[in-house]
Amino acid sequence: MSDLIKKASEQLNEIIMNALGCLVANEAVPSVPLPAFNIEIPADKSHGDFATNAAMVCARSFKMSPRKIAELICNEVFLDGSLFYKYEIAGPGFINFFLGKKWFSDVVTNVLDESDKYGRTNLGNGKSALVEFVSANPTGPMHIGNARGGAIGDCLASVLEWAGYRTEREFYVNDAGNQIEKFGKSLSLRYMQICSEAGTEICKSYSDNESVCHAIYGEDGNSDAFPMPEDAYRGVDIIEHAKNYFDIHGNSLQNISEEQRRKVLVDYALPKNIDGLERDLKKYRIVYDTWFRESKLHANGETMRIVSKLKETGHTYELDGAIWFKATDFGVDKDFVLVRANGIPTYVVPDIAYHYDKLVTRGFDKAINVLGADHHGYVPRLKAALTALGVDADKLDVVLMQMVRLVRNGEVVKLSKRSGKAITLVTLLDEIPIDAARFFFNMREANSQFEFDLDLAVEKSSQNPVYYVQYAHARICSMISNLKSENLLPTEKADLSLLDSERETELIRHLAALPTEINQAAKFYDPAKITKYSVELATLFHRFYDSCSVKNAENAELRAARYELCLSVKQVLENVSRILKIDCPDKM
RNA sequence: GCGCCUUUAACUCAGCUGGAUAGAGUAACUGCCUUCUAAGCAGUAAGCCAUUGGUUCGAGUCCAAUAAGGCGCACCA
Repeated sequence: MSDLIKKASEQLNEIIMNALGCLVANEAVPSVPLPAFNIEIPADKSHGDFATNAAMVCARSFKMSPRKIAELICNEVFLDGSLFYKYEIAGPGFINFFLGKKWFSDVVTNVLDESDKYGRTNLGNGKSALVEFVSANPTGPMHIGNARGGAIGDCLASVLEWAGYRTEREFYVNDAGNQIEKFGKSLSLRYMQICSEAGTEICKSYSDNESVCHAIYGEDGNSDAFPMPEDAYRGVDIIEHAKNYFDIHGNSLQNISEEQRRKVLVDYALPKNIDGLERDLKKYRIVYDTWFRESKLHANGETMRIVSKLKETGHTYELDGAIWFKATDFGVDKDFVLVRANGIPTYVVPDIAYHYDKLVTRGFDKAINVLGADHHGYVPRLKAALTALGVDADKLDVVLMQMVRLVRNGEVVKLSKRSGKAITLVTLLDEIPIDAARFFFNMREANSQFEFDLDLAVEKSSQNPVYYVQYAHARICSMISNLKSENLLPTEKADLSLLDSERETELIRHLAALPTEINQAAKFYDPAKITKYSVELATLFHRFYDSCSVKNAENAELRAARYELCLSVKQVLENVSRILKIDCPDKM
């Protein structure tokens, strides 16, 4: 749980505060409120390991030049016994500080001591966080957007775990409401088509079910022989369900009421779909703590209870027979309908009930939803309703994802939901390795449009960042086994202060940055920081590898030190891979 | 029409909430394997940070306006 960057930065802060305090006490500077200053890590290493702008921010209040103030501060800076060995005044008035050797050896020791826990922080302080992601409609297969949401949500949950939150993963199953009605309607239509004369003909002319289903599907799921209305699901999966039911039970549903037929078919197909979601996501290495069903909210009366509660708050009214929520009272641009004139609540009500359940009933400190950007307008509405219910809506955070564009052969792959020919999660994973999918979807910040290069993801070469990172790990493993077979494995604790070349120190600095990086990723809900970190770590390792031989080090002491450095890099690569849930192969 | 997001190298994107000479990866070009994995490394070239104003010691970063693109604005989910 130690973060040596934080430790150094805090120590430096204290040193500077003390120096400023002395200046004020000695009346070397005017006694005015001190402006806030920063301690930052310069991009350019020749500017030190840390730098402060203290002298510059004080320029105005002290009515002195930044460089003059910097000199005064430096007169009161004492580095004896600190982690730093040197400071200098540079540029417009920065004071740069350089870390001593001990800090660098401490980093390596620290990684090896904390091993598979290195990188964990207590930013979350044990607070509970519920990450809801994917929550795909159970009426059909998952699409490419769900694939992105899955990778981001799952890694975000890992990141939060590592940042000290008690984290749970949840899938919200929309197993009730309008889309289930639509599902039933579509199944029933397809079933009746299969039972029809034309359907029987098709069934006879093909031996396998797949061909039958595709024949009925036709070009766009709406052929002349088997038409489907605009408001029905046309996908092949619907036909498959109907056909499978037909194969088992024949045309027994043909002559019962439409309502009954729909119910039977939904009861048959829905559990299969939900199991399918679970199975496919598991293949994608996503395992949920909870599958929360919308139907539960209806069954226990929670949905209608929410309506009554909102009525009690006085923020509802009736218009044209419907019950409206006065969202405008909470700064939302438009009011919205809670209960339609036909008495059926709109989708928002169970959603409100669901989030009420998360934050109040189950009492999570944070609820985080990973949603497609097309839902952004809905977020303020949900928050408004929660606020009306007395819930602290700031506990709900939404990560919006922009759309994914698939690119193959340099061209955008057109996606059409309606035709049912969209690329599904399953077909994507058939095409590209799981590691690549998980890694690629986490390479970009959620809120940026994302181009997924299918050719690159299957590429087993240097161009593929996943392999680049994994290759670093494999190289270390191979190096270790080489040392072992040549009896060169160091037996004693190394003197890590020997690691002082630029290649070595830049690598160590990056090892030290993991806790900071995890905190940043958790704070901004941005797991892409972790993939970037891992690529950077691999880069620095490859550079080190190229110029600092372990086996052929100048002497045994240096070999031992480098060996330990490699072990720590290996450890960090493994920890990062665990967060991303990608493999760390020993050989490639 | 209103709201949200985006705009940085030829392409895909970073830029640590305002710091020093704006960075990676691809693609292009040049080098480096009798020595721990060349799935690697080093180097060259590539920029009006969309435009215009403002805020201050200092702006890719903050504010305003404009332009282009994406997405929302249902008694659909």
